[in-house]
Amino acid sequence: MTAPAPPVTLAAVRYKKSEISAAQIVSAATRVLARQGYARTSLMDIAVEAGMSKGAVHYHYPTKEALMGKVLEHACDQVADRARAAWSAADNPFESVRSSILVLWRLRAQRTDEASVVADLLAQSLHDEALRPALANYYRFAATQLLEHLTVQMVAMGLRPKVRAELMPRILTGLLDGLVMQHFVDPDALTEDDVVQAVEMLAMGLFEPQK
Amino acid sequence: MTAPAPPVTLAAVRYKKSEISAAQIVSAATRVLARQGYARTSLMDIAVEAGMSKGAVHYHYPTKEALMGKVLEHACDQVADRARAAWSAADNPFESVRSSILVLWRLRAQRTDEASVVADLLAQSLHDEALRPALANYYRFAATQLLEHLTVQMVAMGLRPKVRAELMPRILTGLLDGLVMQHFVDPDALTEDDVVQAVEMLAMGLFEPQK
Amino acid sequence: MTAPAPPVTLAAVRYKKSEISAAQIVSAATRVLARQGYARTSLMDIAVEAGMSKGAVHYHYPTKEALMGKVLEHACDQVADRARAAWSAADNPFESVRSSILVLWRLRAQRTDEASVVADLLAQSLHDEALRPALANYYRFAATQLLEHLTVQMVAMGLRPKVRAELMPRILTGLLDGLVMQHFVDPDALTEDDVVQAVEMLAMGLFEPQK
Amino acid sequence: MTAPAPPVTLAAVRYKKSEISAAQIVSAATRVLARQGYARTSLMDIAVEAGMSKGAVHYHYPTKEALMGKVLEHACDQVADRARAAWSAADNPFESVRSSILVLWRLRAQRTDEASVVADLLAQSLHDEALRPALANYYRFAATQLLEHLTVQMVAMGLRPKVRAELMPRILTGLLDGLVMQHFVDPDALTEDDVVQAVEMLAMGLFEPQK
DNA sequence: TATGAATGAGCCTTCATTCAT
DNA sequence: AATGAATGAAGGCTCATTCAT
Repeated sequence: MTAPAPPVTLAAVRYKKSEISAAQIVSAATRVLARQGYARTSLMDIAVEAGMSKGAVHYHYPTKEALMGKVLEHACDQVADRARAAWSAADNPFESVRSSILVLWRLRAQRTDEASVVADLLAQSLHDEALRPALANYYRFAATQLLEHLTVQMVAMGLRPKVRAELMPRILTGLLDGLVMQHFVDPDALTEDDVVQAVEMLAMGLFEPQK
Repeated sequence: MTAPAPPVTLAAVRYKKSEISAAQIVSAATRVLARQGYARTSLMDIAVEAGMSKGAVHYHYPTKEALMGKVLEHACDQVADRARAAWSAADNPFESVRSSILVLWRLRAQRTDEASVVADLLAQSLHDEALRPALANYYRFAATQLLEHLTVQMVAMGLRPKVRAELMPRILTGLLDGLVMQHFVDPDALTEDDVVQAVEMLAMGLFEPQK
Repeated sequence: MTAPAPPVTLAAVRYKKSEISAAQIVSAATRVLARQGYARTSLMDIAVEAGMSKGAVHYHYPTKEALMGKVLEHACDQVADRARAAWSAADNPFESVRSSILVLWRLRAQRTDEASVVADLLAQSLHDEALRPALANYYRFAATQLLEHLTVQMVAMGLRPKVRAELMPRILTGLLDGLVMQHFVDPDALTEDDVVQAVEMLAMGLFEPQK
Repeated sequence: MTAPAPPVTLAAVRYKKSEISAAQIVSAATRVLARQGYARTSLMDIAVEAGMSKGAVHYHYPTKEALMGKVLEHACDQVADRARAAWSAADNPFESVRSSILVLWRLRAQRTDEASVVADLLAQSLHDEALRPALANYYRFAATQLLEHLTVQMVAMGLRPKVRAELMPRILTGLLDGLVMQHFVDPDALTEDDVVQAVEMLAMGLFEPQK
């Protein structure tokens, strides 16, 4: 006769189940938030999308704010991850920069759920301090990442930055973020080519030939 | 012989009174909205700030949406007006461009009530189509204005644009808008000088010496 | 130079104007009430239908209740008037009774504005005592009228009533009123012929051959 | 061997609780509606009468309309049930018919809460289509029931109907409904005996001696 | 771990009424 | 005689949150 399965397993399973549910809620919340926006999203909407009861949502996240925090964090991570993939290696540095810019733009312009959520909660953060750290972190990370990759490419092109290093990616990110809002409100104002051209010019302006 | 007293009829007085009240409501709404954000602003808050009853607010603006529309319109106008003042004449075109950029930046970074409202409703517009036309109009106007003034200065500096004319102001505006969000979330990331430098570089990149 | 028009005239005009406006309001209220029902009718609706301001309605009728009272009174009068016309003379008493019943039925089934109002306010009167006198009066009048005309015809047919006189018209009216509600809720349940047949049978049952 | 205890699961208990609450709300609504009428009844009144919060009422019935629908349905059922009891067996068919008519009349004249509600919502149904099906159903049922019982008695009395079968109960119901309104508005106009006499005469008129 | 029931504060809106003009 | 402005009390409804189970 074999011994009964160790209780450790049960506990582990339960633990896992909880984690899975929590993740499902965050993912459901992301979808709903992207669809309806913060102001129009209720916990009920999220519970329904997650296929759970309202009570379950509160079990995992005690307040709406807490959930939103997690959602934002997760969305930032996702966007950052996807941005990281933009900088895949390429032989030609010119081509590499251009295609990377294009990817970064599309990441914003195509409005994935996560990008929408970041934009939406960014606005909320104007009046909800609790959301700001996650966003600051996001920008910081995006800057770092951009810095690492872009500098490498530019140096490979025989250029060196004219501004202090940390500033450069902030500027590029800012330009992309600013343009995407205009693009959304008035899609005819900017084509994809316009954006790439603009960012390239800015990038060029930020570097100068290496002595 | 003197002209007769202006015909201030009763109707005119009443009409004026209504207009004043309506304007007071918009101005109160702007203040509250800037302070609390769209999602946390109720018509009650606005009524209290305006020193009126909730009923009075609804008398002048039948729905919250209608009021928000007017508030946005008004805020856009205000911001545009203030931006117009940024381009005061100056002898030295270099100095003029630099100081204008500074004004445009401060207009955003100082977060006047109107600028806050525009930023907030811009995010709302992601999920509320009714708000978009006013914003599109705002951007269009801002672009036109920037175009007129900046081009004059740059040409005076012996430069000419490298991109199609309508695109240039969109890019500059986008950069400023994008940077201000980062500045807000993480004020230490960017100094005023950083921004001016960035915008100048972008501006320079967008022009080339005249043949 | 002729003397100015006597002020009596002006007063008369003004007086008349007031009366006309008051009547317009009642007539507008009747239309709106018939269309929307008591519970869904606001004074604003009535004012708009009457082409006046809300204030004007209150000028003529201090409260909503007061106006409803007048509306009910007027509607009752109108219905009674139309019912009176039902009893136009006819040579053949059999034919006369039948055609009169038909008219009385159609008066109800066709749902003129006035008939709708009476039905609607009748229900309101269950919880609003102020409305009852007008309705009691209406029924009393209808009974009297029916009594006068019907009895004449029946006697001409060599019949005399088996129940006390005042009761008979109450019964006939009751039957018609009751049937019309069923007809409204479920139009297929009763044809016009059904109704006429029913009322005739009832009428016959209420009379017996004169000795 | 005894059967096992019934599986009163937690879910079952909760489900039952919900059902009870829902029923309490309908019953409270019936009382309030009978007392105040549709137009003057708010969900707050109902919640207070039910000893619950407004939120609880909305939890069980999402809108006022939905609740009213259920209330009407329930009231119709109750009235129909009570009417069914009117036709208890009796040896003497004459006596049976008379006493049944009396019961049917009193059901209306005594204004039980349910009867009031049916009358009130009947009027509302003039302007609210959603209420009509329940009422049509009610009339249809009342007609069927009357038909079954009355015909039996009349045939036992050696009589047979002169009109098509489905029509007869409609006519009797209509008469009773119509008379009760007059009775309510002007109680002195009709005595109980008057009504019984009237209905009997009508009933007699609708039948003829069997060949 | 998860649910269903219930709460209560708050929201947008409607509306009869008042009042200065 | 009539109007437009303003009020304030409800009204129906939403929603984050609590809690027993």
